[in-house]
Amino acid sequence: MKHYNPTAIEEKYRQLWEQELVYTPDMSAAKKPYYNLMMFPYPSAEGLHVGNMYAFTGADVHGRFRRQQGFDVFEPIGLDGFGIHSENYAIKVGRHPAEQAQISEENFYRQLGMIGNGFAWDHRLETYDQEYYRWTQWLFAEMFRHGLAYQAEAKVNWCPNCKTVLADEQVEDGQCERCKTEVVRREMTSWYLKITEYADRLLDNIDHYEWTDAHGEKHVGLDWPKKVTIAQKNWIGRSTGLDIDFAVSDESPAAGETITVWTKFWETVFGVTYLVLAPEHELVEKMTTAEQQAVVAEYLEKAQNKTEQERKENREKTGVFTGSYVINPVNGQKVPVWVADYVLTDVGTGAVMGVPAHDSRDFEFAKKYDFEIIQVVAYEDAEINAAVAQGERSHEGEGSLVNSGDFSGQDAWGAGKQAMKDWMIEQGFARIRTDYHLRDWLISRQRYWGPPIPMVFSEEAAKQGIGEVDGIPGWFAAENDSLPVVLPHLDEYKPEGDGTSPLDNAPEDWKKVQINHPKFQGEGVRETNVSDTFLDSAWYFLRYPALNRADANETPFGQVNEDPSWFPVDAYIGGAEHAVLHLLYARFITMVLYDWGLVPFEEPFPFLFGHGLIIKDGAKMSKSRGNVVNPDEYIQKYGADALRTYLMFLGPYDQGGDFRDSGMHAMYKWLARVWETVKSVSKDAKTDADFASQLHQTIAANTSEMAQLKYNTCIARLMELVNLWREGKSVSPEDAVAFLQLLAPFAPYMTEALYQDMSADFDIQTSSADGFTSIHTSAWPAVDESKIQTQSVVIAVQVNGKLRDTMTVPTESANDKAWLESQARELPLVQKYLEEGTERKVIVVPGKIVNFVVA
RNA sequence: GCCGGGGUGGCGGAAUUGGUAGACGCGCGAGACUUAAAAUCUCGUUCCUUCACCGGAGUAUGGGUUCGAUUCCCAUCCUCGGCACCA
Repeated sequence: MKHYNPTAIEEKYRQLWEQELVYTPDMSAAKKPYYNLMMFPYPSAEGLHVGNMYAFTGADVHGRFRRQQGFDVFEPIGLDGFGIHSENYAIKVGRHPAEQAQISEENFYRQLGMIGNGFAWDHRLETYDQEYYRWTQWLFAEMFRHGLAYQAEAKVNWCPNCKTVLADEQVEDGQCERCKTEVVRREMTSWYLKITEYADRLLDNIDHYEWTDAHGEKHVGLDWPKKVTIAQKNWIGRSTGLDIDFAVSDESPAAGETITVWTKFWETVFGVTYLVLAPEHELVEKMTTAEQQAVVAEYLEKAQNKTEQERKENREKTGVFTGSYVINPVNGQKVPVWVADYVLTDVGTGAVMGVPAHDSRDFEFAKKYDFEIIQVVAYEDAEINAAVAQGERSHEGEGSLVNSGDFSGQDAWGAGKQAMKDWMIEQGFARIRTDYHLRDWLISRQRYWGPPIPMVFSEEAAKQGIGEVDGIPGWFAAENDSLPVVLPHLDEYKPEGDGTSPLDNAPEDWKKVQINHPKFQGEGVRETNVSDTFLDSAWYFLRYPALNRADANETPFGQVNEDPSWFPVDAYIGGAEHAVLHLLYARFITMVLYDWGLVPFEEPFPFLFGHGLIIKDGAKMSKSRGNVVNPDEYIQKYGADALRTYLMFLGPYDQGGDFRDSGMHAMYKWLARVWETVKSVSKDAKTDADFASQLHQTIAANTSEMAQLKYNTCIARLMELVNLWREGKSVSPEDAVAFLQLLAPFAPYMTEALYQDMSADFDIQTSSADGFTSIHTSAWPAVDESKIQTQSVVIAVQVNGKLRDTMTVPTESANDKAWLESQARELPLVQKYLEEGTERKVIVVPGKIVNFVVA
């Protein structure tokens, strides 16, 4: 083919690659297995958008680079097609989710085929496939049997639009992560997974996990983007404080009870002038005196009806007096107990000690309701100290204790804090306790399109106090051989919004089950909630290698404990928006499986790369803005290679960038130019020395930067090389091939076509036995140091640090300081300055610069 | 409020451990080819001054360290992202 014609070559090589199994590693005999994984898409729209393509291309470029480096790269793809996003889309277009899934599946795979990724096509999975979700259900059942799944009635986040409950992680800014609807609090019974039991390990592994990468290099701590690890650390939110007991005073109706507060700032305990309980605190009712009954009841009612939004918007603190008092254990002071909704049940103990002098919220509350303000830390800054002393402001900071009994005079954050802690613990009214922000994972969804939670409930067994797991009467998990619990086809699948589940309308023969457990035999009814989509995706990477194995139906995972092992995932590439969702859940599930002895590693993704976001014309892509880029159009017009290369060029891969049609078009032109240039190579050509030099410098630089996924500069360097080439340099077919090999990860189709043509024209390639060797399995070029020209070096000549001239010197002289100085001195542009001023000093950096310091 | 990225030409973005700022690309300008346009090719393109050379300024702002700072330190401003009444 004479001219670059992407349409023709892309179709041809897509078929040939598939036929020749170029991207299908031998799963059971690979010598250097490399699991290159990208976050699988959820089909919740017409098709892939350019953001997906950006993610997948960058991941694929990495896989191709590793493949050329000799690794057996396994790059699977699938669809996260179960779940609320796909269901909502189906509702929107008015199709049944199962029907829409088939349509989406076909379309997504068609598009995924076009983008030129080296996918292992025979290892596809879809989370709604029964062969997949039977194992999702198995996982839930096993978690139940191991005491890691439980049911509880609690205030939960309810999305009125999606008509289901959500996990804490799926609430952003008080809004539903999917549909941005205001979330409301609602009391419901739901299933939870005990992720909190793993809080410490999830946190500690981030910095301390020991692992070895595919190159045999040892690492301590996850190799993850910093922002993602910080987000996880904050989300887990471990902090150590003190539980301090305040006894309820004798006059109170709750006399004899104790209220425990949790605080990190126990050194201010002598400054406590009141206590506040969260409205949901268990002792609120008991603490309320007869006179305060009406006021408190009204307040609780109001607090309960506040939405998240109202709580956010109206930050002014309100509260009411319970009528009761408690005794401050450190000094015997009697302090009033109030109820206020600025205290949250989920944090600490749901009860807070009020220290208005040293906490801004307490200060605000104290000013409003006129509590005493006692300074217990004195500050060096006189102005601040005076203001705090006069009750004009609060302050938190290092200082010395005052008004604090025997501790007065000591450091507030040093020895004094330590001593006070020891004393309180010794006295028996305080204990060290670690508090976490992380809550258990709420997994129930009152929706249709998901795996039914594989649980069966028997009223009869519950009455008798019998359950499969002690302490959870009435509940039995589906036996392994009865899985999957198939999601029945329902014509009426839409959520009701009243807290019931669409599966409540399933046929009786689906709902009624015979329980056949050693502990209990009899009738039961199925749980009708389905599980959260994020459970589907929390383990999918473990399933890919198992597909196509003879034992795929007997075991959820493949080659976890076998040789070669494809685990853990060598490179995981995806968006950072999953920091506290998918990436946390997947770690949790993997740790659980590790504890059960089913996988030999605790961390699924030791290396994670977070790609940036593609925007269009300076703004985030959205339908309402009308700036959504559909990759299909561009592939049709310019070919997948041009789109891929352009996407990788428009900015650093971890930062994303701005998509522009003009840049897209320019990249197409560049590839066409590359085509012409490579085609112009003649058989007997020898490579000019300066081109060879730059080629090998490019190989060296790109080998290092490809490994760091710095794609934009790699492409820039290839452009420079082509620019030099087009100045009329002579290039040998072998060196032209080396160039193509460097470009191959970005433009797989075009480089393959040129490589095959050159192979035929010049016979420069050793054919494999079956007659086809792809450029993508050819070796990444090696650097030949001897080709890099080092005869001369350019030395910068400065006067007072300002560049005045440069000189080209032979390399062997570049380290001769005295010679460099004398040469520089001869330069007319330098002499001018030397004559004008007084020379003070000369700095010579061998091989770099000569700098004259002149007064 | 706290934590984390960032602020470099008209634009997207380059610059090993402090050592020639602006690679590469877009856009723009001029030219070649063409009856003309498109496409393609060539040259130029940080700003100011200049016919040109030379020169001056310049990496958000102000200061500091240094022979030399986009890079290190201090302060300030702006911006994007995460978390947030976390006791």
